[in-house]
Amino acid sequence: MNIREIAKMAGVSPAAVSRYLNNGYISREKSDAIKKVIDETGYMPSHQAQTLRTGKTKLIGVIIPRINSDSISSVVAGVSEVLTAEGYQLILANTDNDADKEIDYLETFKQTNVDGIIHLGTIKSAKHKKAFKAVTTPLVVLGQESESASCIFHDDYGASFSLTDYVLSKNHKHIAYIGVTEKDIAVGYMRKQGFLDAMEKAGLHVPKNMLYQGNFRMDNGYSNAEKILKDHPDVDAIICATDTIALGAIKYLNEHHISIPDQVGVAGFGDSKTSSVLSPSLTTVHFYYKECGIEGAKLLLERIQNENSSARPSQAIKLDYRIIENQSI
Amino acid sequence: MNIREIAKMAGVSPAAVSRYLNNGYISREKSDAIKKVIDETGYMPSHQAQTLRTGKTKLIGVIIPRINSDSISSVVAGVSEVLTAEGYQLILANTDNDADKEIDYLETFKQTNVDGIIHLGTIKSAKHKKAFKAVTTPLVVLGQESESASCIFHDDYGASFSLTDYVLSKNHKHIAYIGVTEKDIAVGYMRKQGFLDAMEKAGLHVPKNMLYQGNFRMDNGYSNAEKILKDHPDVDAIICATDTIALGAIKYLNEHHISIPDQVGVAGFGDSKTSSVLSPSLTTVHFYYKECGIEGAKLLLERIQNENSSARPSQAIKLDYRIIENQSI
DNA sequence: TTGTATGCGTTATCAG
DNA sequence: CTGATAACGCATACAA
Repeated sequence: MNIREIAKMAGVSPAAVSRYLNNGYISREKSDAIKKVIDETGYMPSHQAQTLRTGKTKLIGVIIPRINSDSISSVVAGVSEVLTAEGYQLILANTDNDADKEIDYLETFKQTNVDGIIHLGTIKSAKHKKAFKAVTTPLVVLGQESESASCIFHDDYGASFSLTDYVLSKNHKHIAYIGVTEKDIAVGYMRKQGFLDAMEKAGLHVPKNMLYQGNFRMDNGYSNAEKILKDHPDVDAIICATDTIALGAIKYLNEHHISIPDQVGVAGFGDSKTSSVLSPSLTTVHFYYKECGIEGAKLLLERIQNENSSARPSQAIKLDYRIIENQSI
Repeated sequence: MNIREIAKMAGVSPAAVSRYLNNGYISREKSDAIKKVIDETGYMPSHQAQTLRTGKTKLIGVIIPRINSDSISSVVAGVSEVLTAEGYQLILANTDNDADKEIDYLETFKQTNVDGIIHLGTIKSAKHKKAFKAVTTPLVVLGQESESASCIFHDDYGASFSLTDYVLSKNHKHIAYIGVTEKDIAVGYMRKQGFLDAMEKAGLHVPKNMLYQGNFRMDNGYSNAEKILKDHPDVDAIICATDTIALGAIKYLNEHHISIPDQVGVAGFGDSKTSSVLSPSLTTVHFYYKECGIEGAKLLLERIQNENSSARPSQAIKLDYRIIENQSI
């Protein structure tokens, strides 16, 4: 069933049908005839042919480091909400934390000719910067500051600084930190730096051996909590770069009957669903993940629509945060 | 940069380049010349034109009720793993638990001409059955038994029966149940029925007012736990249709200093990441979500490749489960 | 307002 | 093995 058959059935030209479907530059009479035929046949124009002709795919590529994460799925939910309402479809590219795959997907998207790309940023290597700079498709980076593209990110540094301040105010002084690779600027570097600077400001020196590091999973928190308690029996709080890591630390503490927060306090980042369920509930930081997705999608739409405008100053938007004062500190 | 330019530069015909890219039915000499030009120019054939010509989009539509869920994202991770390895891309369609949107997306996918559809099933209305029966695209249903399509699902009934048996064996006798709508056959009906039958077998009658119901979120568990304790002060265990619901119940119990499992035991389904972190850890059921995604994707691939074979007996595969005996019971 | 004709970039057919 | 050519289904410039 194609546009020509419809045209024949309605007694008009294919161009008329096309116009009916698009601009609507057509007389009432023919319009009615076409409508009737389309209703009867259930005809739908071939997306593929439209795409070849117009160069627009109505497809948006979304690159994410993993799918199974509270924060990431919230961002994607926000993105999805805005873009599907505008008739776009999302192609999900899951890199499984393999940074090289990001570049592969970028290539794939170039070929698929997506109309825009949303990139949930993680690490930034030189290779990445180069690859992303070479992209001509409208691109918005989420969760990381980027100088080469429009981006929306969280105030990771400020959040970490405030959270540390809060922990200190609750009379924890020997604080260990479990982070992730600093190649992840937002989660790895900024959160660690906020912690260090807040400690510094309080006149507390943090020795290097109070800083631990690992992956994004629970076992990072679990195994490093074990190390921390072995290395530093006097530790009275652990700040973890994510709630998931904090969950691992809590698991270790629970299993070894170390009471939270009396013996050791724990704090995380992300305000995951779970944090409020735990007993004691987890002190954490709320970031506006869904809003990040929503705003990112709007920004992308704007860039797609003004693609012709040669002047394209990329925007950078920093989102706020909120400390969730629960019982684990 | 298109195939004709490449052909001209390599001194061959467009057809030769096309063959080079596909069957490779070409002489060594020309092949080398073409390879050289392609390497130099970085030419990539237009996916859109290929798609128009061949009718294959290399796109798979994935319909899910929500993205922000442990179990669903695990299934999608499995699907993604298999299909991206085969050069397919996933279009994610998030219905936000709006069953009508499933039908809309089905329509959209028809238009986008996806090569296959994965449907994480939820409820089955007559309208749904009709819509899904009318689909000619290869389709695999995951998480629900389906008579009209190939499907992979979990043994929800058996799991619930076993779990209830286990709870009973731990000397809980006054057990309340918090479920979800029975329109969701797998999670709503089967799990409830397994519970009821196991109770029956133990000679315990379950009065209707021990059966509660709500949505898929934590607040269902929270508010119904409250009701349960008001209505039935003698209750000594609550079985919840999902871990998320169980988390809500636990939250209520913790907040009201009702000890788990001494006063009230709690059990869930899904073996979510969180379940092992809680203290006491949550007794639950492990389902093979990722495996479900992997097997589902393989099944879909098979159906896509044998699309011509007129005989297409749809398969139904029931997956196993495993009771996770933790401390909350 | 309408219809004709052309081309988007590729692949399949068919004759060499 | 190779190349010319005709589709795939649509949207648009242009002529009417």
